[in-house]
Amino acid sequence: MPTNKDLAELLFPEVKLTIEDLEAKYPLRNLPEGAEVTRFAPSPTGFLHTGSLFTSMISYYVAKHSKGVYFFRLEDTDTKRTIVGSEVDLLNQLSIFGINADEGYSLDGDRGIYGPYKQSERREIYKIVIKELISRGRAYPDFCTPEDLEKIRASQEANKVLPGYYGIYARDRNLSVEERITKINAGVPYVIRFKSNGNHERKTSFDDAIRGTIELQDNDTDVVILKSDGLPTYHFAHVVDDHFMRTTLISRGEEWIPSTPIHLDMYSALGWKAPRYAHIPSIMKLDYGNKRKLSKRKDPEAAVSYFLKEGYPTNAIKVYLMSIANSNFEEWTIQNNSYDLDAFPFSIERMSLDGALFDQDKLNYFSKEILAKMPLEEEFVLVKAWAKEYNEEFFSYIVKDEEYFKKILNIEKDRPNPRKDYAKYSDIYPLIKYFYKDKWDEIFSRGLSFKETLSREDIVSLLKDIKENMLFGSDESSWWNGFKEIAARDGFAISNKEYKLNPGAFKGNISDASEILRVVVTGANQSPNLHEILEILGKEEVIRRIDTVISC
RNA sequence: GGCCCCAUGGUCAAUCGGUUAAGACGGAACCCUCUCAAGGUUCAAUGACAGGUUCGACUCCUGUUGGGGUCGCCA
Repeated sequence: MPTNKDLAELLFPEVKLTIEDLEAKYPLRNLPEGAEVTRFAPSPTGFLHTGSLFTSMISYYVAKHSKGVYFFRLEDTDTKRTIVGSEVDLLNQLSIFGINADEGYSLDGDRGIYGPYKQSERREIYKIVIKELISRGRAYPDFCTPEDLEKIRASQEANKVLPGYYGIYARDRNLSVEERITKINAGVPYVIRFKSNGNHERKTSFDDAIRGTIELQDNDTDVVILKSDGLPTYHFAHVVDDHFMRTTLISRGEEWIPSTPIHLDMYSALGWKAPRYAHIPSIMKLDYGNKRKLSKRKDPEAAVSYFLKEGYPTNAIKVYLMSIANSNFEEWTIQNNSYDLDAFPFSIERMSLDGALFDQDKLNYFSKEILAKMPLEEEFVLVKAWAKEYNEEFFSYIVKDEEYFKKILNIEKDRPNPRKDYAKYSDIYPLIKYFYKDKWDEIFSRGLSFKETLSREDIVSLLKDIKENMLFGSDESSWWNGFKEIAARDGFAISNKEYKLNPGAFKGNISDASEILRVVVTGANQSPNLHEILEILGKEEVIRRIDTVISC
């Protein structure tokens, strides 16, 4: 009578090692008390998702603050969905955000002794565990075709019972070893399923690091652990990898809560201690009045690349995400006058339990704060790098005269309450184009629009006076006083009070006079501090612009 | 549909049985002001519902409702 051991040997004759060997190969980590081993384990199926960045940040900071280890594992077991090369984008984007792993899969190969860190290279390990599971009767080959499974499902639906491969519906779970061997020798295709001893009527519970005790129905499904392509499923790979990589805390999306009993079932079948789980709430979005998970397909902001392209400082994005993760973070930033995430005592217990709606306004707010307070040189480097990648024209103007661009960037920056015009790098260029001669010419050729109450003659005569008499190279208050004199001479009221008292006596208010200059110089009726703009442009260019307007 | 998770202003939320129910974003108003961006001051806006437990409930329990998730040889 052949035994399960014979079956295992038939299936995996090449496998000689045992689980014990693996235990020895991957020793327990020698870490201080309380240190957490966490990981980020994405599939190479596209660019980094905003929710993934969120989860990876949490894992990263938990490990960092507990003096533990944060590692990166590539879960490339779904060959159909894999996008070749996307792990490069994933890793690059993570590194742009400074979420660098202590060990794991990287572009320069594996770092660390718990590898390989790429699941497709861990086939041997999975086989060792599966072979042992089969000899112990806790896993078995299942010969159902997709059509067979469909039939089972259809009958379950017809009978209104729970769909799935369990109990009496697990067609092949009670096949005799002989029958299995016969089929295998006949070349019938198969998958390997885990044989669950669970009882659906009973409950299992576990202690979630964020949510506390969660009670679920016990798993009784014989899940597939090895697919017909020889690669493991997530359920199995997770259990094996996180056991042998000695992970202590699994942080993953809350969509995994319902399948946790499967994982617990396997841990217990293998006699392993399960790690703790932290199920992270999803980031949501409001869609026609309904909350739903950010979707990569529908929402541009679901991909981290969107924010990079828009030119948000990476720190702003992290700060926003941290404000969702720990709501006391915002108060902390105010109290400490700092956006230094490394210094913030992040706590996983403090995480809120429901999914936050993605709030672009709040992101913009943080981003403006961060950009406004960023030192000029630092901002310059970042803007330049962004422009190089995403806005060629902008970049060409920056490099033409870097010092000139720095002056523009520095407008009203070096003061206690700096300007907050820009939430992202892409906001900059449209607002500063007029500083460049040929761009101003373009603006001018499209026509300037002055206030309707002012006549062409009034405008021209004021401009002529400005051209002749306005101060350059002086401090702001002297310039302003001089400007007021000019305006007064040309029939403008130099104070609001004066104007309101007798509007008929004036061509306009001082604000109208300065608006004329502003429109001429910038092409717009709104701009930052005029004095700074005039000084940056220089006398020659300002007069050129005035002349162009006068003579048109 | 079964099972699970969640529930304080428009958004993010504090409170861990006793508060006039914080704070931030966003909104509104006013002040400042050569426009704008800021800044300052002020305002509006929250415990889903119904039962319990308790001297006392936003807080604990039960149910309802609502929202989300999950039920694959995808992760």
